[in-house]
Amino acid sequence: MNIGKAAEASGVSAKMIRYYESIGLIPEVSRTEAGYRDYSDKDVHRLRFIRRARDLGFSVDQMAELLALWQDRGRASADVKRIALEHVAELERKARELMEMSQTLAHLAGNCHGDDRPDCPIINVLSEQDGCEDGCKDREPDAAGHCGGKADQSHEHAQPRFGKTGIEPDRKRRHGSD
Amino acid sequence: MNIGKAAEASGVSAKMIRYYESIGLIPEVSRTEAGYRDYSDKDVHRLRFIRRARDLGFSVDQMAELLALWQDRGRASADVKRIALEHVAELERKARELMEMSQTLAHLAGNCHGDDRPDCPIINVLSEQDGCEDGCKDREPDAAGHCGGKADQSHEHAQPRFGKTGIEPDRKRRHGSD
DNA sequence: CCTTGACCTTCCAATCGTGGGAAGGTTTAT
DNA sequence: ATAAACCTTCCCACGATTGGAAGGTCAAGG
Repeated sequence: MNIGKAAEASGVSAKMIRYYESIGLIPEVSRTEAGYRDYSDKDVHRLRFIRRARDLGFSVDQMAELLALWQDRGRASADVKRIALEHVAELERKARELMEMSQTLAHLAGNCHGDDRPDCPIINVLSEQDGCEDGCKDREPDAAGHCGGKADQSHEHAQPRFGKTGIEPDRKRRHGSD
Repeated sequence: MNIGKAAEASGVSAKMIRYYESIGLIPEVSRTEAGYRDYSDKDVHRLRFIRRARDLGFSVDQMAELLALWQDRGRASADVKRIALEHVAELERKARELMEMSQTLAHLAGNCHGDDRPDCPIINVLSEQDGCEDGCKDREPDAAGHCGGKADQSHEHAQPRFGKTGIEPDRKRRHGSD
């Protein structure tokens, strides 16, 4: 089976199959005389495993762990469960972070008239001066913000931001054919 | 104020300030004779605006829109609200997606003994053959089952994965005196 | 004055997972 | 024979961010 068929059968694109091979997530498969990759049903099975893990949000590193555990028939289910639960915690953390952002923003939008008047609490909060409570001097680049529009937002300086395992608020995907 | 102070005062790293300038999100500031960037309070105010928007998960493109609206004192609050609500929807969609993954995985983990026995529903689900869930639970690739399944699944990319907000790239990339 | 260290500058690379595309070879069907 | 549809490798792009190298500048202390 060539890479195109394997991609179709597994749901992993040919591009990604080559990529997974290049980073060592999957072994190199045999080649035809012409150099075409040749996939067995077993290989496709592994690719489907990968696709399902990916659909559950596992990273490549985690998938490598899971694949190793999959092939180790004597491994303890506790090992798999540990990885899964760690991942669950991570997914929940990211989801919570997104929900917090969403709620903050929805709250602000809820207080915004949304008509043709310029006053807007969303912009107001974004343009608040840090020391706005005690002074509120020069505040806008041209003229816009009103320091009076304080919605409840306990904004601290901490910015855990999205690290390597972080949230990745967007994932790209130029809308091509989906 | 040099870039280090501006970074400290705004919460945006010097690296990112230069990056934002390079892509045209913020204008080029004046320079000292030695070529050092020199930031005014107004510039720092704009950077803080950017940091807050970023902390709310807005993309660079969205921040550009918000900045434009911020500086347009006559803009309708409806325009700001629209951007905010679109972003809220996007954040919620992503959060839901993560929660779904999390719940699926938590459910599987809940059914996993998590002891030293090898049987594990998490691995089982990942390695399931399409169309032979009932009884076909070979889990190691060595014993790749030929469940007779060429069951074509034209999902091709079942998971919408993370998508873009639909905001056009507009690519103003690198120093392009565009 | 000179040195030192902290700062600044630009440029280049890497991350992560994925897709796009070019240049060239192979297979298959007409 | 020829064209379409594959395959191969290699490079580039994305988003947002960080890291680092090579070199210039500034403020302090000796």
